[in-house]
Amino acid sequence: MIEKKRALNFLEQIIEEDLANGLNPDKLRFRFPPEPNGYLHIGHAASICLNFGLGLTYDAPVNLRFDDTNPVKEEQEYVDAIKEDIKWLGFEWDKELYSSDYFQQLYDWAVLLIQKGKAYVDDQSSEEMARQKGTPTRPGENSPFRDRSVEENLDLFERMKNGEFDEGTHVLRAKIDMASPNMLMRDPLMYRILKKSHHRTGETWKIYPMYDWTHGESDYIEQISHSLCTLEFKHHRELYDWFLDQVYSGDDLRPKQREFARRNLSYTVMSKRKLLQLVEEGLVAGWDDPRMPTISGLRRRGYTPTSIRNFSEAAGIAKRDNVTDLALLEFHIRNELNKTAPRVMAVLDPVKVVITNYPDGREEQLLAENNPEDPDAGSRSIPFSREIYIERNDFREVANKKFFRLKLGHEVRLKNAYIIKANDVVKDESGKILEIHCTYDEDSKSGSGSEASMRKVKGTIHWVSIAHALKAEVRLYDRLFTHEAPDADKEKDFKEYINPESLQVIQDAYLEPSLEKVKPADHFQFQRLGYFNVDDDSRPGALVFNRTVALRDSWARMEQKK
RNA sequence: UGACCCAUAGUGUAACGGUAGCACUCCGGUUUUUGGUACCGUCAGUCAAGGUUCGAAUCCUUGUGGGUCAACCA
Repeated sequence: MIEKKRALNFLEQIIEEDLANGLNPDKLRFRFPPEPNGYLHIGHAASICLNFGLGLTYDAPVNLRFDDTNPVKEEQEYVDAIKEDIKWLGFEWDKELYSSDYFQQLYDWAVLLIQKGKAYVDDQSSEEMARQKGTPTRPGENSPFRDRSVEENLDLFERMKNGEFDEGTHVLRAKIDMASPNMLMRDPLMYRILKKSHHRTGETWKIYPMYDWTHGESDYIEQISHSLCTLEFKHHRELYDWFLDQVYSGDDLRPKQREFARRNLSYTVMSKRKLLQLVEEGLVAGWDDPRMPTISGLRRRGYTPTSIRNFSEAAGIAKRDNVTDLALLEFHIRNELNKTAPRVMAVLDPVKVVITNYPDGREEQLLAENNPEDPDAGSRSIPFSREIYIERNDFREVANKKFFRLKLGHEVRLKNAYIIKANDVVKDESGKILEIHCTYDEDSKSGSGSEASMRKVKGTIHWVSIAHALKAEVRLYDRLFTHEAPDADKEKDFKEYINPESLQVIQDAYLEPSLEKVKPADHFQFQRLGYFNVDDDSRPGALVFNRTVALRDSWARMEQKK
């Protein structure tokens, strides 16, 4: 049992209760059961963190079980991607298992059910069966095949298995209760004929078990103590238990299904179908587009495993529908990167500054701290010269006292360098500023200890030396949707809320030269701008950066309020 | 015209019959060679009405609101 150092979520409370009622802690076992038909997203991450987190908390094994009962939709590619994502999140599964491993056992048990008169073969079409099923408010009626003899059922089921019938001609159904208020109990399908090649069992099987028949029995085979799934499976629990009743021996562990609310995130969609739509319609570049809420998208965007795990922990787990604020995820990545990401200088929207009293041709190396939050991060040198770039929006010809940046006749500190004063601007015919002419205070060099270097100047801005700068591509990402719950409105298509400015590509950003040898997935803070990581598309000499998340920006907020 | 689930600051979650707390967001301030970080502070909540009880966010009833269920998907 866990000592009460933090509040337990309701699932942990259930486990504690089971333990208190005599469940042997060694019997605790969990599982994460994805269907390999798509990529994992942040919602899955919540489930992964929950199940593997319980494993860690209780020192219990957690199986990775691929729920691969539908060969029509499942592929090895997804199996591989899912495994990679879980490993990347930093979790280790006990056993890698597949529902398809249990096809024979499931078949044998189905035969048992037939023998007990609890299952029958139905020859009707799906339409006919749907008609007989009734509605939530009206009971269903029995199938004309419901009372077939055991012998006939056995024979037909075996022939289904042998591939003697076409798809759609026969199914095996559990004989439960066509009048049950729970639609799932109205003689649910256990098997359908599918003459498709399975990614693991190949052509061996012509019939495939349905989810409900498979899931609980798989939990039972694996002796999963707590089978945790999302709320929409609540109604399945009755059937889960019914199927278990048919095979439960009475003297081993009986799995227990419990349900929790899936994790939703604001400003995105989470359904596989909708994510697939975004990919297929080319609205994003792929499953790992940095705007996607997929694990692979978040990874490419620059999110770290720790930030995602901390987010999951902070968001918690409960039974009510929710839309968690994207700001919470952003908080956790900033929080981590603030401590770990080296600071560098990059200018994304350059304007040229000429320091007129700095000798032409001279250059010097200045010392820059790599991370003020990490004393062990050390320092590096950066080149300074007469001509530099600064951000265009860090200069105004005239501005009020609130503008802590460069303006005509006023001083500003160049980060890690000198204090400069703007004297003049050069413009083109249209009035666009081409150059800002400044003078520098030679005695104000950062870290020199001189009186001038200690002067308090209100603003400090970043810069790069033009002669030494690396040119790079920078991709600025923003939320994919403008609405916090894009799929909440049933009248509107979620794609209407796509943010047209979710990606802005800057072809000619300028970086300090220390970044020459960066590798994909390296993280940096571009000072005063945000956290950026090196994209997979990046090559030596053709660097590509993604903005993971911007820094908090109280200046931008002030400006916006005006 | 059913069954089941859910309802606590803007958001997400605690409190398990005994002082409604935490985090994020927002807002204000201090420090700062990042308008970042750190630190301090403010605002803000038990869906409603009854009932049980010395005492109710918690238990009961009713109502209201939201969600789920009628795939040979999982």
